[in-house]
Amino acid sequence: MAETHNHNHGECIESALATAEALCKNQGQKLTKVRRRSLELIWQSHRPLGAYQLLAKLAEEGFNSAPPTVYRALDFLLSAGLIHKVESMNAYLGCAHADKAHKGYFLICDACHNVMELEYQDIHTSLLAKAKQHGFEIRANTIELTGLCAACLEQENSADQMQDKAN
Amino acid sequence: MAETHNHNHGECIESALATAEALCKNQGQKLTKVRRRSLELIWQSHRPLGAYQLLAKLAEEGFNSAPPTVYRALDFLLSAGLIHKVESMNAYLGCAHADKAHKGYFLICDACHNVMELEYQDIHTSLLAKAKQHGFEIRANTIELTGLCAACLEQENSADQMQDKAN
DNA sequence: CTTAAATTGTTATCTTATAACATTGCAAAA
DNA sequence: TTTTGCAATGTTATAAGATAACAATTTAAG
Repeated sequence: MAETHNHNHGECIESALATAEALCKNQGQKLTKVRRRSLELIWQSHRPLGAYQLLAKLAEEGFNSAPPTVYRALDFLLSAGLIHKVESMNAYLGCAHADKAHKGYFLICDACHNVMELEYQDIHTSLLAKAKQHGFEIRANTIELTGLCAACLEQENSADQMQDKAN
Repeated sequence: MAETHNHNHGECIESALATAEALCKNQGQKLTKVRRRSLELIWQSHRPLGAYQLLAKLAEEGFNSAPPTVYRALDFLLSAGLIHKVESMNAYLGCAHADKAHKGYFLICDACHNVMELEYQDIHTSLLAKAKQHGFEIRANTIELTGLCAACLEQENSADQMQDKAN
């Protein structure tokens, strides 16, 4: 699973946490235990994690397990830009570019539910321009594209071939 | 409110309903009372309407008022392409181009909560291409841009001027 | 008319999220 | 060092969004 992304996931989590520490320190924000552990757990899942899934994991570890605990942590991480919310899934995902300003979008696989975050500065620019034509000033965005990732497409194709042979 | 959109809203609802009738007839789908009335109520609000807001309105009119009623109507209207779901608001909006195939995106005003649906075939094409570079095949999309609409921007600016004078 | 399928009714429950207020911890001013 | 104030957390309750499962009814086709 982790290797779907062609990287060492352990390193990726470590670096995300290091970035988070640095970022918070810089801004005088406190990355408390729950917040830090929440971020880590979200990264460990490496696919969007629901608030209540996260809550369950925290509870296992002896953290307080009432909803506000997790939503506060999520709110903090969201506003610090350390995670994103995937609106179409009501789930939360570690942000891969928390350190630099970025405009991103998500490719969400319907089959394996993995999510890829891509940058899209050029597309953002066109969207801004289009919006401006209508007098609209964009301040935030949600771009979520669903479909099939490379791995799942391949599986589907080979499944189709099996099907063809059977007929 | 309705006039924000620079059109006669009564006409706009009528034409949406006429389109819906025609579309359903064409496809052998039944636009039953609840479905028709739901569509009409969604259009009348002219901004995204939550499922339970819709349910309340239906209940007032003597329709059955259990959640499945409204979610069934919404499911029908969604799959017929007569409405869209705005994921970032958990709310539903009449589709202005139900008759033709289209890829659209939403401009959502943070202040007045009005939503504009725009077309974006060219942007969709770039997104498809970008996704393909990663072996990803897009099948559906959610593009929701939030910010301030022309009217609310103007208000904000005049408010700022008031502020400046006060200082 | 009858029957099969689609639609609606009904009850219960699940998931996601927030309100409101009490308590604790921690860091800066006195 | 104490105090004081604010940020963070604890706690209880509930709001808001959505679906499961099964029963009853309507509708259109045979």
